[in-house]
Amino acid sequence: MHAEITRTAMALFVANGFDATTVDQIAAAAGISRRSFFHYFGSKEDVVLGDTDALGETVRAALEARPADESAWQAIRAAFLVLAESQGDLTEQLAVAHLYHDAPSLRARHLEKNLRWQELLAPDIQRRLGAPAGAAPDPRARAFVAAALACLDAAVDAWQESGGAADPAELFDQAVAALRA
Amino acid sequence: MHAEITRTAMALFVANGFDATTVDQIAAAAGISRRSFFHYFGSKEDVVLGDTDALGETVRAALEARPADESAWQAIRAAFLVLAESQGDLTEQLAVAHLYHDAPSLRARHLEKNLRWQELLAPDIQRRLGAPAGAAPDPRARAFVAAALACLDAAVDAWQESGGAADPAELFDQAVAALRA
DNA sequence: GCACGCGCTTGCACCAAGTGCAACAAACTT
DNA sequence: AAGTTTGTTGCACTTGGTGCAAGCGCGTGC
Repeated sequence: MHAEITRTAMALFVANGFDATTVDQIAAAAGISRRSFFHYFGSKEDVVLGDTDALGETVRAALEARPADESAWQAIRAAFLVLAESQGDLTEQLAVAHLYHDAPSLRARHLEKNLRWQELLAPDIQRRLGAPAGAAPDPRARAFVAAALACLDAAVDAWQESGGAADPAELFDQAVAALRA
Repeated sequence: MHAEITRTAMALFVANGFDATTVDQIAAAAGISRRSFFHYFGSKEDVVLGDTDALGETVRAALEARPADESAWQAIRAAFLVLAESQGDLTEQLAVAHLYHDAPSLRARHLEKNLRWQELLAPDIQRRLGAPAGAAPDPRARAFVAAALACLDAAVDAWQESGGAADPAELFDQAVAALRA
């Protein structure tokens, strides 16, 4: 059911745009009531964003599984690679990335997701930056994770604009190199 | 009038919280109609965020006024310093920063503001990263600006949590150093 | 077979943000 | 004095989102 609604909604989104598609239209097209839609999804944006909390946990687990002596950049790069694997359909991902361009509310939710990921990943990064275990939250770790996510977003964006031709990992590395030069 | 509404609304926000304060309450407290509120502000969030576009233009102007041979990090650091001057009341700034913590919609708008700033500042940074004038938009410049804004946000956040005691510029430098180490 | 409980679905009423439109009043111009 | 602008307002409407309670199918125990 969840998947069925998602499929129906995504078709409408790419056809009419995200903002121009109302929840009533989605519900009607999926053959359910408007109320039931909100039973499955907390908001319209959730259809596109999926379960970002679970994905964030996956990234966190991947990050913490990296060797303890690995540098922060190396570790977070490796952790981000699990995202490439977990994203299934390539053309669908391109469609999602395209929706972001003209849907402010969608971008906003995506950025909020990034904020939650920040809090999730910051503790491990803080350790890798040399802080003792159990130290107070350090703004430098937050800034680091936010910057890494910014590089990731820029890489994904450029990958989408290349139509899937460019290598996301390489784009990410280039972005990171620009910061550190 | 603009300022009058802002004062009234901010008082309600700090008293009841941002989400719990309705536009009707603000309008009633300010002695105007609900419709007139939306004549002055496009949204409830705009009351708190102020005119971010104008502020972004100020930063852009400051950035482009820096010497052409200055490095990207040096130039953007200097440009951000004009923000510290343009923010007037210190205690009010602390109150605003506090509102962010429990108002998701507010955070989201703030992040959208950052996105617009990204587009505003990226061209100049791209030049400073070595791209020829008139080149196609480079994701590295976008990533760079986003990372710089992340450092800025982290610095402001840490400054707010210190109660205004810490030096924002120093916090910013520390965040940048963590990225580049 | 039948009542009972459980979970999913739905309709309904409601709230709050935001927009478009037209009316209205006061001030200002010619 | 007539006309024009400008600010303000009321009203109706759209959309996202929530709370509540009724209904409905369905399997279980008696």
